[in-house]
Amino acid sequence: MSYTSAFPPVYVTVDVVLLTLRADRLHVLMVERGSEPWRGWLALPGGFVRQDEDLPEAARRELREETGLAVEPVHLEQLGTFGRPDRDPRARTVAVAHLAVLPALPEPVAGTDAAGASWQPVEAVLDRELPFDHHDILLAGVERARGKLEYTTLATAFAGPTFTIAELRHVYETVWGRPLDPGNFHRKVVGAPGFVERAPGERSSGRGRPAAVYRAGTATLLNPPLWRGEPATPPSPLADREATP
Amino acid sequence: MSYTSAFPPVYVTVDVVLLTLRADRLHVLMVERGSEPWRGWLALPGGFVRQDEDLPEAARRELREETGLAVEPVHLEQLGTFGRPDRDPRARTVAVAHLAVLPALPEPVAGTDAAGASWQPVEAVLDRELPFDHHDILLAGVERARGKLEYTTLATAFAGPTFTIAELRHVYETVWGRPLDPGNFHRKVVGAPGFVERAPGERSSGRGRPAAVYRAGTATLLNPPLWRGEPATPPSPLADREATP
DNA sequence: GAAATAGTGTCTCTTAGACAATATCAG
DNA sequence: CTGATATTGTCTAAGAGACACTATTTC
Repeated sequence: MSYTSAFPPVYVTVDVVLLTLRADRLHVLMVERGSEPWRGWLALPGGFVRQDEDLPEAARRELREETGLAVEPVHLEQLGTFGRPDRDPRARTVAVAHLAVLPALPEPVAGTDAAGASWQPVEAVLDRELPFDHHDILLAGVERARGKLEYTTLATAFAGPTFTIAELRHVYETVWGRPLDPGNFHRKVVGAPGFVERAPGERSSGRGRPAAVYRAGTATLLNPPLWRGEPATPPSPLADREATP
Repeated sequence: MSYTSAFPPVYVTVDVVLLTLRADRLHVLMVERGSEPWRGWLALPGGFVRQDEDLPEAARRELREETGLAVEPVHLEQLGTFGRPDRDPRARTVAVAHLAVLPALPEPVAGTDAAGASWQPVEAVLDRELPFDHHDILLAGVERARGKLEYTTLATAFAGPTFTIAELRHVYETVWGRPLDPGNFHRKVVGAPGFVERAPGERSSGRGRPAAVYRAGTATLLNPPLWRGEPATPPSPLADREATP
């Protein structure tokens, strides 16, 4: 193995599936492409890796640049690398896809770069055609998130810095698209060591008894998982299981 | 985003962690590097991706070329992509690491390319210094394999085309480094839908009652998993959980 | 008080793991 | 028969999920 022209260089990009919860639905951050091919189409944010940049670093930078997001994602992990030779008509490219998760932001995103960035409902986006292999990547991201709720504390990344148990349950119910028993959920979450810890104060959702406030604990892996197989209920359009603690 | 010199191309390699079981120990296929840097060191097999090659395809080709293996790996999945800017002193490279699993081969490998390929015990290799970030990659591969035994049928990839339940149990015991209860294991494996199916015949290990022969079933995910948390026994040097069905 | 949500108790059924009991083979 | 391994049974404790019940708030 040597660095001759026999081994053509490749353009390496970093693409990001940034998920969040808005209005009780799972949303993904999309940008409108400003150049050919696929000009004008909604696409996942991403761009080329720079010479002296690590992969996660590049992912964070792209999120900042292309979406004008000031906040750092609470969760960022590598999703997988997509390199079909025909994925980009212009040149041989390899995309290192990442999954990022953020709590719901008060306001839509102010795009600073190219065309603007916007939050889109995941289900709607998955129903469309997407540029390149972004459909595969988005699907992988959503499935990864769905799977990791089960056996990691990823759900807290969707919630704000503090949250009630009901809010956390809402995360699960929204991402999984299935209602959970409030009583059993409460007991399990509070009982799972390191998942959540009490924060001072209480919070009321308007009606009903105010709930205790929690923040994310130090654990990252849930052992045993919250739920293993789904307890025979409605089927979700996507499923399966992925990981990386 | 455009293809100008502002975005320098990168050399993309595919590296493979090929695991197998030999003599009751987990082994990994290593090659001896024939060129600088790290000439003469044991390294993971791998090489540059070609222009019109998909990633898994490249991984398979590298295994063939660099190790002279005639057989296709029973299991091949992407492990992750390693791209620290300083991982290769010669140029910016990004390595797409793969995990492959093969049943024990009757004979050591006949290297055809470069220096020779050889099976090395994983524990021993992890105790050494390795070229580039191959230590990280190997570690990720072993942890992924350990984790996936729990909730996928990966173990059958370590066994031959047919196997007894005890042989399959040996896979778990060796990879996890911990003894399992034969009775409970038998019941669970046979009871897990799609994990294994009867093959004709019986097989004797010399002593004792001959065992029924099985082959891999059609399932790929085990739901529920064989074991969740470890039942409080000796700690293994590596742990954690990874995935991709 | 009525309605709503938070949090706790209780019950039943399944499963995990420990370990005992058979079954079937080689000397 | 003895020893070894395969396979099946049995027992006990823990956990899951269903669901009833209490607590605390708004209207």
